[in-house]
Amino acid sequence: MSYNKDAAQTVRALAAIRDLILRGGVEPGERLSEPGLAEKLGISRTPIRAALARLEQEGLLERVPTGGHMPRRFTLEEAIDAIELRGVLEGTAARLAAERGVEPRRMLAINRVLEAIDALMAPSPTNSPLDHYMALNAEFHALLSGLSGSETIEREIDRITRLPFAAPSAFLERPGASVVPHSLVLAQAQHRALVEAISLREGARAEAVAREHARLARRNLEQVMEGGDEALRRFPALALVAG
Amino acid sequence: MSYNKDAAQTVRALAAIRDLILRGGVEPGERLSEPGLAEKLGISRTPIRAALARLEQEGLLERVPTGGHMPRRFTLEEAIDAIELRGVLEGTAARLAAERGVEPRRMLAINRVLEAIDALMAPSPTNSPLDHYMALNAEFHALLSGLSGSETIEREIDRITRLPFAAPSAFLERPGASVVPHSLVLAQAQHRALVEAISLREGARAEAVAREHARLARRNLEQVMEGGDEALRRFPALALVAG
DNA sequence: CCCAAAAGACCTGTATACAGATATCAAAAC
DNA sequence: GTTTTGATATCTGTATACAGGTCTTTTGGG
Repeated sequence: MSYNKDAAQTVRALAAIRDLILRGGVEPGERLSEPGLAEKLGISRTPIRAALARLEQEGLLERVPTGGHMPRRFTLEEAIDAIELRGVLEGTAARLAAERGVEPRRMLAINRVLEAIDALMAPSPTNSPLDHYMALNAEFHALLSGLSGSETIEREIDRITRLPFAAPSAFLERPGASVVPHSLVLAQAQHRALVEAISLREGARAEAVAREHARLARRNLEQVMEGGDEALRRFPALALVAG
Repeated sequence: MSYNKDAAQTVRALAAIRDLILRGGVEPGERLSEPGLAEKLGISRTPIRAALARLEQEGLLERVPTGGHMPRRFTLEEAIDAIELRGVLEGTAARLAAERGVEPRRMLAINRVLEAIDALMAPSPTNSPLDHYMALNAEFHALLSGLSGSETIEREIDRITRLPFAAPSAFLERPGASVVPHSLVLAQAQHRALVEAISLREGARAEAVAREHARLARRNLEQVMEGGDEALRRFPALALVAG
């Protein structure tokens, strides 16, 4: 296991430490000790170090002035800005897609996702479809970010989306029984408007709708922030946002 | 020299390798050998490796599938998208600044830069003020990115700006004699409009002007790309953009 | 003269050793 | 009881060793 094999140890360390941070396995402000992680994960310090450096670039860690890394704590304002930024970036992807045109294949793919979400939201006796919705929603946003054909844009969206509270499906309210929450209905309407605007080459509309769509996520965050400890239990990513 | 001292070796390696890439010291596509760099810089492989990983995150390097790193080559389209993205991000910073308001101290600082640029552009017998202009222009853009008060936005602008061809002062035409090029006059007018819009809390205008301002950089790039080898000599950063 | 195969040089990814600096804790001084 | 100080344990940043792939070149065969 050397030379490449996709740097197996580093990848493993990266995933493990990221999970540790997101699942609240470490207190923000507490320095992550490299030997400690190395022993806990059964990996040597070198890949651990590489993973820490990368997580710092991702924004999940920050350097301790005196050396080493610690989990980054976000203010509510920063979290909101990250969501706003996602809206701006997705809006840009949508606008460019409208202006430059989209390969039919991609439009087909994203339309299929829209259909699938519609199907999911039709009244049905099946049990909570939220997990499925979240997956489809994530796929919709992934496809959207690719519609512009610009890898640069796609990369930036991917970056900001990696902040857990800025992800498209971050704080979806769990629906009571089999009732579809209003916000999901609204979200899907925005999805459709977005795709329609791109099809019609209406760049400004596409951009505006994408931004407004991100406002849903912001409202969800603000609402969830009210929830105190119970919300924190349902959404561990909240631990990153200082209350 | 250990524990911290700002990771002296890593910082040194980072700067040295970045310079090597930007000054065209390495051919794109040619793999950078860690032992080679280590010997050339007199630094061990560990800090070299850290620097390479970071430059990969910055987008200046890409991984070779079989292992290692090589300088990334950008297409013209990617370069254009990066500039467009800078416009979008600066536009967002400007809009948020207008919407949320700006501390007077910051407005004062950016206004001082505007005055300095005006002074520079007044007819004068002194020799080429371009270097000075570039410094002031960079400062203007740095201050602008901070006006929103959002560190998240600021970070992203900083990131995209680190791509040499997307930087605000990337491809300014060298003025003949002491004649101020038209594009600089136009740019400064846009600077003023931008700051005025923010002062008047006109968010949409501020955003639009910032985007249009980035178009100047795009035009400069496209123009310079015509220039062939001679342009490549004047702007080494062009080597990163495939012709 | 060209091509294939094998050997050797070289490289990456990982583990570990080491030195200097920092954090911690206990004992002593006030 | 509080604060200072010293000793110890621990950590980070750096260098280096090592194992297993990869690239290059040379050699042998056609």
